[in-house]
Amino acid sequence: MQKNLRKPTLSEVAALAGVSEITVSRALRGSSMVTADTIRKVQVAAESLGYLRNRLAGALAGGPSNQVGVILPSLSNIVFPDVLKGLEDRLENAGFHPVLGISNYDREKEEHLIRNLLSWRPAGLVIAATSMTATSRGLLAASGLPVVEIMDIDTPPIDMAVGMSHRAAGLDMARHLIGRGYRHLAYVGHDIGRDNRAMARLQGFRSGLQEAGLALEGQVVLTEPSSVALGRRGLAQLLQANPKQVDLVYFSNDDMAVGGVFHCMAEGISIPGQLAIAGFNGLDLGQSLPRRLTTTASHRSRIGEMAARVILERLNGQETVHLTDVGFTLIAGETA
Amino acid sequence: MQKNLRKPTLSEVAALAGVSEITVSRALRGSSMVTADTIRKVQVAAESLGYLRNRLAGALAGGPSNQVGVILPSLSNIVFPDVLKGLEDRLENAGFHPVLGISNYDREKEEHLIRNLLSWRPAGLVIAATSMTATSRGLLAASGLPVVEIMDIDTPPIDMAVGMSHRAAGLDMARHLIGRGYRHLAYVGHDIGRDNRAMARLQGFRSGLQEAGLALEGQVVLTEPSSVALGRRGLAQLLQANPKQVDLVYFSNDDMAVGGVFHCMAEGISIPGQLAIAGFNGLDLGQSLPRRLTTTASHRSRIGEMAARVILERLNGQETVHLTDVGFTLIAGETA
DNA sequence: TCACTGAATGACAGCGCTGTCAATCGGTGG
DNA sequence: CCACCGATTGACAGCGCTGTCATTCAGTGA
Repeated sequence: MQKNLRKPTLSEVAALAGVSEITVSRALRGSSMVTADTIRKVQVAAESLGYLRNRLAGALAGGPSNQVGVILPSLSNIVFPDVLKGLEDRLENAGFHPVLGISNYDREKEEHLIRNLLSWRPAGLVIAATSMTATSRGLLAASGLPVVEIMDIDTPPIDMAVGMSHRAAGLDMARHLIGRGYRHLAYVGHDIGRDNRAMARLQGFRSGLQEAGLALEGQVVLTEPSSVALGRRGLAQLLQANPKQVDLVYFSNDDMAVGGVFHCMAEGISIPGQLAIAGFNGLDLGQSLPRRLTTTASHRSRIGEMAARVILERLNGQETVHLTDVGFTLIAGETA
Repeated sequence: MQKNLRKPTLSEVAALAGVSEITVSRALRGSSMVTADTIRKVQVAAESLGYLRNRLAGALAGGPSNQVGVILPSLSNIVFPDVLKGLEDRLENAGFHPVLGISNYDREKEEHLIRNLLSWRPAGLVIAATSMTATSRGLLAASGLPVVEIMDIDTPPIDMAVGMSHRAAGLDMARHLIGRGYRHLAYVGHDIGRDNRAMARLQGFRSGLQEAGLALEGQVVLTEPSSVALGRRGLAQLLQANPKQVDLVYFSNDDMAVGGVFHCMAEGISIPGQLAIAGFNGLDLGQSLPRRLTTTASHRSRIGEMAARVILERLNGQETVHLTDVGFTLIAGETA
């Protein structure tokens, strides 16, 4: 592994091909103003030297950047990887790359990431924001770049937003469950105070109960990040504190809900007879349970895809919509 | 969202602070050769202008890059996000960012990604490789950068490798199960021919059987990517073809195995009495089942962390080990 | 034949920053 | 008082590429 292998530059390729640097540049970028013959000559020269374009220099000289900053709060469950997958897929197709930062639901770290990513002069930024600091918002607004806030459309975006209303999803589920006859509802959640979207769902859920003259009859919100194990523990804790009266538990998401299902299996509690369970996300996992989980499908990879799409459109000079609602789909499963 | 907001440059900050550009550069990078007083002046000026360093120019001028290319085959299950999480965490701490590419287990796309990422002149590259093309290997070798191949240490790396032996993990599990008295073993796998590591585990598993004079009594390898639903379907298919005689099924991973468990639950097959089940990965999910899944814990985020570590060490000029085995841990659960 | 045109190519000047080496300056010991 | 020194600061060139304007040249109609 040598260190001193200086990469060949445009001018070396140009010399070998017997043309000027700029012609090489154009030929290699597929400009229409170069003869097919010249292009061939240049390609041969470039290949024989093992030339590799330096995008750093290109971007500095005013060429376009093909990097897109992406800030996500976590990678601990499959939700954000799903989003990232949709995003990467579309970006990659257009020759762009995501540059990643994980904020860990920390506003300060988020601000730090924004600053860092912007300093690479990316073509755009996608952020699944925590509640941003004023400085963060200022940086994004001042950047002049296409900025997409994803997941959430409950608050007005700085530039563009792609997501769904978590409030509406919670409300929708509450109505559905009440329609099914449940009257004694409780909630088990995770990551108290950090996952705003889970909070928004709970808020919507509560409004739904209120509409029907009901209220939550029990609630356990744990501090850890969501996981199957945590859901299992959360339900155990809930049932210990509120024995008997609860007939349905709404979980903050599917991982948690599956944990709840496992708890019931282990304790011999019949679902939905003795206790009904509902989640959120519509993960493969929940739909493969012996009884399909009742939940709300969020269209995660679609969010990523649409985020890529609006950025690319904007870079293309097209007018873009500022708010894209990808919606959600209630899955009436067999657990509630 | 204006387009024409030209970002302030070093020279503007320098003018305002009444010092030279280079002094601003040094002050902002925390060089030791600048007076505390000057640093303060510069910071005030920079802040008042809303100056944001341009790393593109810096890296081109010979400064260090803080980008690390990362190529993963997929984000469809939690395995690679776990790795990415460990990696991002350590990189971020050192001020580095991953630039992501997803190869989708496609050699050509992988080569394309390598070329693209290298053209941004990153500080290093991390790749969870498919079987690379010769050109890919050549590009990496010629890059002169720290290159870490992750997941796998079964084949000699171009530069450095961090991972575990999947062959050994399969072998280990086979021995464990045979020790527990199982004699009629079968396999259910995913993504035939694309997931080399799953194949290596199966190969190791087979050697283990051979040692004991046994052979697989059944095998279903599906073509789709792994998922809980696929595992459930795979087991159904296996049992239909090989009724009765099988007493244990080794699944290609935990997602698949959990699908198998769900199938048994739905069909009233008792675990491990009628049928035992084993997986691979040690996911939270499997460990939260009513009966803890028997599986092999892979240390995924540790792989990411170690990959970041060896890259950072190398960049630091330290000698680095070329092969890091993070090992694995057999989890003797309650399903086998 | 000649001015004219459009296609292909090239010269030039930076993009914004950092490494390298030179300059400055207040103090220090002889 | 002077050569000398370490600590700061600065001048300069150039990283490798691309946008912007020339320039060249073969073909065209008058």
